[in-house]
Amino acid sequence: MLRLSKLTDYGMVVMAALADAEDDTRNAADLAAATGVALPTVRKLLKRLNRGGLVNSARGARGGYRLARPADDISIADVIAALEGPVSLTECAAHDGLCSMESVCRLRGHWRVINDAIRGALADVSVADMNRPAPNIPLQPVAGIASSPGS
Amino acid sequence: MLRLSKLTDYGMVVMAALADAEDDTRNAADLAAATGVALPTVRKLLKRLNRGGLVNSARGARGGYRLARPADDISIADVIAALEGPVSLTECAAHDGLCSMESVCRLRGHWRVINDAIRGALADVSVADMNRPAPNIPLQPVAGIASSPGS
DNA sequence: TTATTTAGGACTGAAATGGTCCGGTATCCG
DNA sequence: CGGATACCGGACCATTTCAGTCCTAAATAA
Repeated sequence: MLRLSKLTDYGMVVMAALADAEDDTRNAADLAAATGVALPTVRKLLKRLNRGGLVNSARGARGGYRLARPADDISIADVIAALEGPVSLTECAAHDGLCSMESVCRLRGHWRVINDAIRGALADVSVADMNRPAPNIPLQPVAGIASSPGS
Repeated sequence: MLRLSKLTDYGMVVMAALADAEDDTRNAADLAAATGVALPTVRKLLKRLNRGGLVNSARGARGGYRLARPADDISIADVIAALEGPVSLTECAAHDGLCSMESVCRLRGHWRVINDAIRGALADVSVADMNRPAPNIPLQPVAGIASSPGS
């Protein structure tokens, strides 16, 4: 179903919570309470987000996490990449030489294009966007895609 | 990594092979040979594609499969939907009431929009498109997305 | 009738996933 | 200084999902 993992989903929730108080440092327990996600899971997420460079961590008493950049500068694609690796619909779109049919497969080049399109769409939505309250009006830059002429 | 399943990947290959001879009926063994995908797997795929209404089947001697519609009218989104269910990045974008945080989650509406955008992008590419030989020139309707300013 | 070919479903082994926990280390504060 | 706080890295396990295979039944052509 082209679904992203539950962990990534929770990760977005945590990022949104962090974006709420962009300059405060919040610890894992705080965020767990704020989001309803289990504490150990929040910890795991924050570690990965930290490794991915999306949040900064501070150890010790009164330590915690905060966004490494303004929420406007962090895209959904960034979060996905940090939590489950870069977007790539098919194996062959990501790496060379893994598929035995690679040389004869006409599909491969197309997948790359589609890949880029989706990554682009996801890169156009920021964490700040996700945090806005009323999501019933389609986001402008993304909604345009569906209206293109094809198929 | 937002990957689609291997089965779906193979499914696209099989669909492309079927599109090669749009009006011929081809059996599973044929298609397995043409694509390099293992026969039992091809069978499984064809059954699902049949259930999804993308191919027509004929039983008995000289039976086999052929596309239910012109390859131009079958989109990648159709194939994905037939093989792994409709595109929905998150649980909450697909079904109501499964997430306990649903009522308070600001993200949900946004996911729906993003979902639709991606589904739209995938609906814009047909099996016939995938079957064209030279995929180094980006497909027009889709390529526009990636050029927008994101992250 | 017999050979062919799909339909439907059961089954298995392997891998990924979600979720938890622990020992270590850095930092703050009294 | 010493204790409490909080992150860091990694191991660990149960569960689910996934890919792939196989078998029996039903339908059709020759």
